[in-house]
Amino acid sequence: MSVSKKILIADDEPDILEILSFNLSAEGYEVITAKNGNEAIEKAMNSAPDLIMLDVMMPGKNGLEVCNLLRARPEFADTLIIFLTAMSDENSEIKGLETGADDYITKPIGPKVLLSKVNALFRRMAKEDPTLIKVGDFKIDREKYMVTFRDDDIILARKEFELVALLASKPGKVFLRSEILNRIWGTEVIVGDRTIDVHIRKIRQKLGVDCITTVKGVGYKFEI
Amino acid sequence: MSVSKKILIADDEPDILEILSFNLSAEGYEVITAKNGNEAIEKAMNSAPDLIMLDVMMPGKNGLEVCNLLRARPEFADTLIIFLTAMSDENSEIKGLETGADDYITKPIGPKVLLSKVNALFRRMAKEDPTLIKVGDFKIDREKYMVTFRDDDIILARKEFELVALLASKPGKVFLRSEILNRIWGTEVIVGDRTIDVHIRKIRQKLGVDCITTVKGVGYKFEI
DNA sequence: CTGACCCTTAACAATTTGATAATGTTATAA
DNA sequence: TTATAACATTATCAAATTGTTAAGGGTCAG
Repeated sequence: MSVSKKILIADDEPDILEILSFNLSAEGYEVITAKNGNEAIEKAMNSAPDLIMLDVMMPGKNGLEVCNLLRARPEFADTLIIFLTAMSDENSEIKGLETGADDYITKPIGPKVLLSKVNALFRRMAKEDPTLIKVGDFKIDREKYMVTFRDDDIILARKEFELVALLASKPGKVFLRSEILNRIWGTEVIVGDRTIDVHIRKIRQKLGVDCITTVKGVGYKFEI
Repeated sequence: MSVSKKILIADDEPDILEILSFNLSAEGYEVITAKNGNEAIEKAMNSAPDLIMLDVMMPGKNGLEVCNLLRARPEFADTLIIFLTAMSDENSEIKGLETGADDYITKPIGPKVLLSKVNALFRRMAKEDPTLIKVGDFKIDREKYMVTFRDDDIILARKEFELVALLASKPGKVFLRSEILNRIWGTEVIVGDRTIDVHIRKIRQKLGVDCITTVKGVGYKFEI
């Protein structure tokens, strides 16, 4: 994630709240929770989340009402809203989309499906990454698939390139290992623990400059 | 949008019609609606829309039939056609693409996803190709279907020419294999994995200069 | 009908890549 | 110090990917 995205989850079932929260946090998202409709609105106002997940059935104000109220305000016009619905109730799904939601998720939902849906939504809405990243003497061109260091071309394999591009997309930011795995390998693929290290090593070798810093116990970051 | 694009939407459900219409209008598109297949054809003839969205399941003529009828006319050869399908029915999606649609959308769909899809489709189609491309010592003339290298003519077959023209249209840019397939073969045709390679090989042979670079696991690019 | 050419595919070779195991290194806490 | 967790390094191998060649069917002009 270029910037840590904020996700507000509103559901009256604490279990659901916890599961979703846990999985999304692990992915690197900043999660805020609300136990009912009114709380959701309040927290949405205060924290300006990038994505709001609303349970349709909630005491007090239900998800549809919350969605309507939020959408009425211009500051939430571009906010992504997803409905959480029980599998049985299909009408509410359709209604949800008519109300101005961007997608819906039927409960129960596995963590992988959840993450892939959320990631996909952000990806689709994301303003496309700048094709050219410049960091210090490095130029990273996503379109040309090339890295240059002071006008010298550096040949990187695909995974290596993606890894550099990711780290360099936000110089100084520490990318968690889990975050890297999800962004480059996706949630479906599972690779061993040492895989990232090995790639990092190859990159360090090829770049020749010490610009990738290890933050022990946390992850890696790209620095000049 | 440089010029307001016309979109014709055909669906028998008034709700769907209204939602789509509302969102697309808000984005600045000119929207025309039709409640069934016959009406769709009639309005398509009269208004010459830039994009036609067809519900697959409609009374009278269904979306596939409408698409076939329209595509049979040369004036609709370049018109974008999108199918709207219920999420359940997967076969119709495939059939739709075989029939000559440019994309399909599964209902229900959120407004953001809808808009991003439509915008993306227009963006992709909007890129007008200049007739004459010059790259290094190469000249590529789309009109005359000819490539010259330092005043020497190079005879290329159609597919070869199209491939060169595509790659050379943006020198340095890596074209994904999927991208190449879509732009040269279209979404309807499915060709084997090695087809691109074979063409690339022939081109390399005929050009005699090493100007097409393989980016393994990604695609090809044209470089001087 | 024939030959030339085009497009696609199959089959196999060649190459590159990415993952892992095994082992070494380093920082930190007990 | 010693144990441990976390990362670095290296070599290796299977899998993925592309290159190459030949062959077959299709099309079209003569």
